[in-house]
Amino acid sequence: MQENSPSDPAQGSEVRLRSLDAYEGNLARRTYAALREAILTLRYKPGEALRKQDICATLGVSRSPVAEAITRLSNEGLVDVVPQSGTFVARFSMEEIREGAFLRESIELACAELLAEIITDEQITELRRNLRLQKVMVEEGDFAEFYRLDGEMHDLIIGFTGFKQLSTIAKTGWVHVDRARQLILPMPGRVAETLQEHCDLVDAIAARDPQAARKAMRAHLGQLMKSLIPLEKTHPELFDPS
Amino acid sequence: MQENSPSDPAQGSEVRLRSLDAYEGNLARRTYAALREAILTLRYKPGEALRKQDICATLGVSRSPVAEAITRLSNEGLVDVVPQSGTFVARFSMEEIREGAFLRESIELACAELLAEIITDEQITELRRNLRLQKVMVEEGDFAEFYRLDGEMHDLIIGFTGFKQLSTIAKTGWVHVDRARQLILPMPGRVAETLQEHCDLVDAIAARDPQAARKAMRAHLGQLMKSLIPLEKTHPELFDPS
DNA sequence: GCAATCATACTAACATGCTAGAATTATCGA
DNA sequence: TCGATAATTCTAGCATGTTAGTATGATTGC
Repeated sequence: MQENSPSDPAQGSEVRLRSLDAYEGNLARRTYAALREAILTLRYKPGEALRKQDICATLGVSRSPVAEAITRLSNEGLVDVVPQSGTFVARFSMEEIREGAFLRESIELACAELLAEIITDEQITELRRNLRLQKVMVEEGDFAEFYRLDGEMHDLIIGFTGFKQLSTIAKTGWVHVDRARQLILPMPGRVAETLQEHCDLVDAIAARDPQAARKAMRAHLGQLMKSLIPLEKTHPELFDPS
Repeated sequence: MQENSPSDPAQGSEVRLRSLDAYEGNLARRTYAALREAILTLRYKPGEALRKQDICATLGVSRSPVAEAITRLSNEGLVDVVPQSGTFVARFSMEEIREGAFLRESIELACAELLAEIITDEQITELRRNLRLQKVMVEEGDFAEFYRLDGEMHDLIIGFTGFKQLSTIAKTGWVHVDRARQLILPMPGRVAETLQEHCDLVDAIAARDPQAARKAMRAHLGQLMKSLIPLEKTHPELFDPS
């Protein structure tokens, strides 16, 4: 398995982890962030072994922060730690993806419902501003920025409730969905549909109609889940044997 | 602040942490469990400093597992770590309690709604069995066991959806509520009401009526939240200055 | 007596040494 | 040639040394 030249044995891992300066916090937190990003963007493949030594060398830190980072990733279910053996990037599990989607749906349904009752005009303006930007990105074909705005909109909706930790928890439950979403190629038609769903959702919230907001949010998240189901057949090697 | 006799300086902490044999997993995980239990049961008071050395000595482990445990507690928001200074048991925050309650309500509403559609007869039987035991405990005045059964019932409801991690996440969000609940003295009248709410909830699920299940769950959790609000005034010293 | 400064005693964070156990490879026996 | 066994080389987990920064208490100057 000697894939790299002897003079540059770490070549494979160097390109996968961003420098720690890109993140903030103590070393352990930054290491965690760097590893998490690499796993979520599939630069580390599901099932792959995580070599601590390489990570230490690449990031230029000792084993302590790396160990702590891996413990946190393990708690999130992004890596599987086998005692006295090794650490592996978790494979996809449709069960976990469904579960993450259910959690996120639970939270966002509740938020949308609540928000339809308490949202301020300024907050509606901010949502509509985000929507206009989304529209521009769809027209320009900038899918990456569209997805960023997509995430931002969901964050706004959760954040407008006034709860500060909720977004973090929602994201934690969402990690498996986020990772799986990397496998879906952005299809222009689907993106336009997604934009329409976002518009419907914001309209329902702006109309201060809790039930309509719930319905729109459920429809929106349901569509995403629908697009994830086929992955288990198209990429079986990335999934848990189940 | 020399509260203990010089010959037994660790007396105060020894009684607060259970032996690690009571838990399972590696040392770090067991240390985490022991500390978490002590904090949730208020054996460690909000605002109190957590002395790693004492913990190490009491549990008979080195600083590594203790440090990892504290990191996890910090992620949950049960302790506040001040870099290069100290670690303190987090004070209560009504904001966090509200947030935890909202999260739990979001999840359990969704579970109750889903369960009303997919629950099996065997699962209904198990819920009713739990209810009968609750009734006995109310009659016998065994409040501790009643609360245990209460928690078990909520776990059952979440678990019956088939999602395996959801209960853990719900509990994590619930920690602040759980800790605050320790301050509420069990009032016979309130316990009977709680039991009735549980009955209504199970009835609605057994009747396979999603909307009624949602309503019953919301009413139940709303009652608990109502009983927590006054704590900020009755125990101001345990709360965040806000 | 009181405020400002300095020394001391803490802490978290990080680096690194060590050990037991698992997996893999190499060696040996038939 | 093939299977079993032994040695090597991995790993996670734990213990501990080190460092930089904070808080506290003593000391000094006024």
